[in-house]
Amino acid sequence: MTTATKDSLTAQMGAVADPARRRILALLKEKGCCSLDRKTGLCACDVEQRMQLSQPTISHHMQVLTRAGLVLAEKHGRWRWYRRNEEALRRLLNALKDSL
Amino acid sequence: MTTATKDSLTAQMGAVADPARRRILALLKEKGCCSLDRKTGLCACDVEQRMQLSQPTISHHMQVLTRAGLVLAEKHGRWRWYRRNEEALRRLLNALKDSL
DNA sequence: GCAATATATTGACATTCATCAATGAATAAT
DNA sequence: ATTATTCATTGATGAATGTCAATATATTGC
Repeated sequence: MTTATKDSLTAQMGAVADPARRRILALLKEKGCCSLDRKTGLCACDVEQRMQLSQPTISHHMQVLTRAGLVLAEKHGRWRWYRRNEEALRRLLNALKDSL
Repeated sequence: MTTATKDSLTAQMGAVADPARRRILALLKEKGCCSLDRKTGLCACDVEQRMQLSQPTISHHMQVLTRAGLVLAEKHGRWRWYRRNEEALRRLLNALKDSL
């Protein structure tokens, strides 16, 4: 079994194809909702609070989004601060405009 | 188990998330390649000829694309003529621009 | 009717995926 | 140090998915 790595576009499309992850991307647009002293973005616990999903499931979704490069993560104390990678999201839209 | 029907956007995103189906959508852009007397589009056998996939697999992918509304199908004799639904593809891009 | 062609359907299989409970690891507060 | 909190990891499970071989269906041409 050769671990044929998924190409970037496919990984991003796969990430965005799931409704839960689209919902998370939408949540990350809101401002002033983060548990940390940040204008934008959210912590994992903030996301969990707004979704009907368990903590490990949220953690998994955040990892998929981060691995795909659509979300940026920074560790701050015991929290993890997630925010949208607007640049990457824009590039994804442009890639789709071409590839699609 | 309530057959929770996938919403339209999710179905379309799922359809486009697969690289084989993106390739098919690209193939359908070419002109004058159809086995039938059509300027645009392709028959299933034309698609099969250009992909390294079995006939049932192609049939399945065409069904996914058609069910999602991204591809239109017409039966002509024993052939099935597939063409891109440019309108739906445009709507999908716009929906993504908002939802994403 | 019969043979050939184009496509769909069925059944099987391996893989991926979304999800959760349980547990672990790191950090902060006391 | 102990405890509480935030998040990750592990392991399990069921569902969905991509794929194919075999078979069926429909259509055309002879």
